[in-house]
Amino acid sequence: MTKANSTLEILLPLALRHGYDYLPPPDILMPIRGQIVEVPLGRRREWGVVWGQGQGDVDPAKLKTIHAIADLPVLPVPLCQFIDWVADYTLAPRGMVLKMVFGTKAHLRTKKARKVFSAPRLKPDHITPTLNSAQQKATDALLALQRQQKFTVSLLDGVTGSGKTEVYMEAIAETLRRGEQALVLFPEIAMTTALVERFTARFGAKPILWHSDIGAAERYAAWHQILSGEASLIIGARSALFLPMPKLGLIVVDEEHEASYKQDESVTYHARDMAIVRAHLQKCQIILASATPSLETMINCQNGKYNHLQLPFRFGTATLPEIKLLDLRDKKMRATEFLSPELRANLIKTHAVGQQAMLFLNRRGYAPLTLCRHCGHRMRCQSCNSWLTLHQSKNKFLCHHCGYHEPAVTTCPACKQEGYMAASGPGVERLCEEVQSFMPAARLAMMTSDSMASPKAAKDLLEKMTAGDIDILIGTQMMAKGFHFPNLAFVGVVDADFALGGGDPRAAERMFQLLQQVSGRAGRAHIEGSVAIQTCQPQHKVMQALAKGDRDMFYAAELEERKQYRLPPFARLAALILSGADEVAVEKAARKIIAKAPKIEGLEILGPAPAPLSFRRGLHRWRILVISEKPLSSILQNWLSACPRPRQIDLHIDIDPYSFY
DNA sequence: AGCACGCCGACT
DNA sequence: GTCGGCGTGCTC
Repeated sequence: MTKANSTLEILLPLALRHGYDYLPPPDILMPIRGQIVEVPLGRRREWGVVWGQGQGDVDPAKLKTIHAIADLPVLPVPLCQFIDWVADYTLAPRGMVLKMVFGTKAHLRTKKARKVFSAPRLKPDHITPTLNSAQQKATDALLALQRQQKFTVSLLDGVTGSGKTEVYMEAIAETLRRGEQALVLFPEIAMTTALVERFTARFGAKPILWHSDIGAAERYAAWHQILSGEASLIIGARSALFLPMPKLGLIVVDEEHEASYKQDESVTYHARDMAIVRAHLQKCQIILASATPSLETMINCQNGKYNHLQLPFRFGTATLPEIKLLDLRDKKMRATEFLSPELRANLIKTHAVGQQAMLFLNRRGYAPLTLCRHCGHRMRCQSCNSWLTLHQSKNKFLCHHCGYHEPAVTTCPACKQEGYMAASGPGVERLCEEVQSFMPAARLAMMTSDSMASPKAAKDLLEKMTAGDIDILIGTQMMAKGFHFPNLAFVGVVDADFALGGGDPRAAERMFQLLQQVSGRAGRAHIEGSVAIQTCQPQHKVMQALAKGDRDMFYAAELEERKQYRLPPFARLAALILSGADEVAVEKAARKIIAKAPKIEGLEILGPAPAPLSFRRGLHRWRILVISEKPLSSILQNWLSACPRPRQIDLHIDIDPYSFY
């Protein structure tokens, strides 16, 4: 008979809700919680973490003994609590969250050969920055909070170019002085050489970088430096939030409003929200920075939960651009043209005085739809219910939802008629063509995820733009990200209506943030900037707030609407997505779940219905939306555990969904 | 995540 | 006859 408490629960980095029970190693000291150990599993060995006492309900004959204790520091207690918290909140198996902490098995495998790495020491006072009065005031507030050594949330709210980075760098400096670790999260970090250089210049040595493009050797070294506490400053994408930082003293989430902080695959978590939880468990300060804060963050400032620190002015002499709305409804434009006479005139004028312009359209490729004017056939994806986008630069039709592509054709695949295939709607490639038609001498370049795919291509493009070798940059939201082009005077938004009116409760907010960010590209140095926005809905609150430069007006109106319709941040959402190859089976599984829905006051269930993208990557998808006043995790846990479903049907639980495809 | 087990098609 | 495809299920 095994005593219930003589075993240890070992959490393994596998898709398991709980750890497995193991006997402690015979002749070694009893391992403690957070200790990394190697255990036998089946006929292999696996690294895991001591999670606590064993359950004690396992057949003693099955019990195996811990094989070895890793020669590594113990995972910090607040990190173990964080793993539990994230798993409970997202309904992900605990083991999958641990897997994110481990990063890759390679970090643990080569235990004997593990080299000793030493991280360069960062100097908190390498340079003494010059701050303006608003920056100094915000810095003083952050430093005062940082010295309290407790959980506090601050929003660093400042327009593009107001110098937020310099301010939070001072909070980082204070963290370094105390010998603690600072973590800075960015939404996209792949092309941030300029950013790393700023940190290196400020602290006299390179910070640790953490994102998906980091090579195995560098990643391995970084992980061990972080766990040993040697690495003091970590700059990373959302996955860096799960790094084992034993001396974590500060978290910064830059561009906190960015939707790319939400992970939709595997464990679905929002890195900004989880960062706040980690700071809470760690009892440390967290700083959110943005020029266009999320509504969630704004309401927490309004009700006093967060410290609201504002940087109202642009650094130096730069001013904010004037924004003008161009009502597309009174323009008589051809179906093959997308730039109104006013927008064209603006481009020509800007070019004539030797300044740069930018055209923003959130559509990659040449045209979002190609159809046959003879038989009406439309080019569509075989694995998704979506149109194929024509990419002229690649001479291909591409599906933007899966990897599917096929060669571009001029003969209709359905009726075999030649010369009837017609592009419908604009893409950035088509805009290039249009601009070139009336400005043949202008030098154009495209900036999209396609043209920024390789770091070298991205660097070349940015250098050309900064050097003035490009007159007009035409691109997608890729352009909205904090690039600084000193000679950029005019920004044209080709279609500001693209996302409004869908089923996404955050569509207006996202649109406002995106257009504000795009607009912020104009007039960043000594040039006065201007912005023109083409829209069919000039009365929409997003457009009105942009034109008036009145951010508060937008937030107030949007908050009122969210409150009225019980949407976030006034209610909690969860999306249950069922998918499978057999459409009938998917629907059946969805209806089974609905049949077992709990009756709880304040809990609203919408659906089941085919998901907005009801067929994707060869799988049929049905969706159930859950809206609740109370936290959803435990409700869903109880509800769904009573809903068995066939193996062929996948259930994806998305807590706080941001994607409504 | 591995790794075995198991139940059907084509090969030394 | 058996080699091997990958669906299904288990690992304390």
